[in-house]
Amino acid sequence: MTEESGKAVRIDALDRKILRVLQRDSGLSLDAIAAEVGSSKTPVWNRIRKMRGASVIGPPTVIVDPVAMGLEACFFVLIRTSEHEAEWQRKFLQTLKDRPEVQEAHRLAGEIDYILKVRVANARAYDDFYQAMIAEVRVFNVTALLSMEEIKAETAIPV
Amino acid sequence: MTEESGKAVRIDALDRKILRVLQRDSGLSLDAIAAEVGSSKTPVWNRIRKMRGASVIGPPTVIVDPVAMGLEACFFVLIRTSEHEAEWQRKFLQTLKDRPEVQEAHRLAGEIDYILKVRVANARAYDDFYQAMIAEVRVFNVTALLSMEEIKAETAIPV
DNA sequence: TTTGAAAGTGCGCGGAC
DNA sequence: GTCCGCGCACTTTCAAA
Repeated sequence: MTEESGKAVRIDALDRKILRVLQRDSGLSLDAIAAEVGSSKTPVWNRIRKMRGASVIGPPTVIVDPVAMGLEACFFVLIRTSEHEAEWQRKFLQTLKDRPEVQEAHRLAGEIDYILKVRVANARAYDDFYQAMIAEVRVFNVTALLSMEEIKAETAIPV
Repeated sequence: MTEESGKAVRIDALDRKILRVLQRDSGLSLDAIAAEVGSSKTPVWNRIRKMRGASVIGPPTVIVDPVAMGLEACFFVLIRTSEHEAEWQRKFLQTLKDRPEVQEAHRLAGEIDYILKVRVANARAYDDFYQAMIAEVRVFNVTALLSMEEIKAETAIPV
């Protein structure tokens, strides 16, 4: 039988060290990781499997430079709505999930209901997105904040 | 001699296919990737090396579930400042880069000068961060938006 | 540019401690 | 639980087309 999945797991200090290394570079060999965290191959490998099974970590991935791919504009979109019915929300969430230019979407506490992070080629492409969105769902107020400079973009979390 | 690094590169349709696969799972074997994009081992490998050399893609990494690590609170912080001297900005940017709880930081166009995405254990931990930040640099106005629900969190960009 | 094959490396899994 | 060592699969290279 394989690993229990989705189970909560205890993460100890060694697990955290391993996660720090993996977040920096998941392409390192088990030996290299083991040396860095002061352990050895098998325990490191078992712990990585354990954390994968518990979905503490996802599959390895690579971060692609958006600018190199021509996505030079980044907007943060603040949304207020007057509609709070379940059906409206379901449709709105589906719209967000279907649109690949929406990199992040959060439902907020307070005056502003939602915030989105949207990555597009240029201002024109953002407007296309905006028009498509308001055509699908009714929103009360939308404010777009244009990023002039990406000061920091960290996928790693402090563990 | 090894690859030219930092050079701008032409990204064609096959490169894009490879990037899509790598963003989903960079742990696949070259054979598996090649099969999926309809090519074969060596060309795929050469293109990956080319894109790594040009920094189109970074090192492989792993996304860690913040909640599993006890980071259950996420804030978007909108900052307005009255200070725009170079020295103030240098210090402010350094503060942001030094703080691991700051996952993203952008300088904005318009009324709001900066937006941060901050991940912490709880509201108390956010206040610690907030107090530490305003102790270091003078800011005019700070609004914190608390995320109630992470609807979407995508590291992959549409290529 | 792609194909195919050859060699070296590292993974993933046995076992013993 | 951690350490050792083997077999196999994989990456990475280098010919040739």
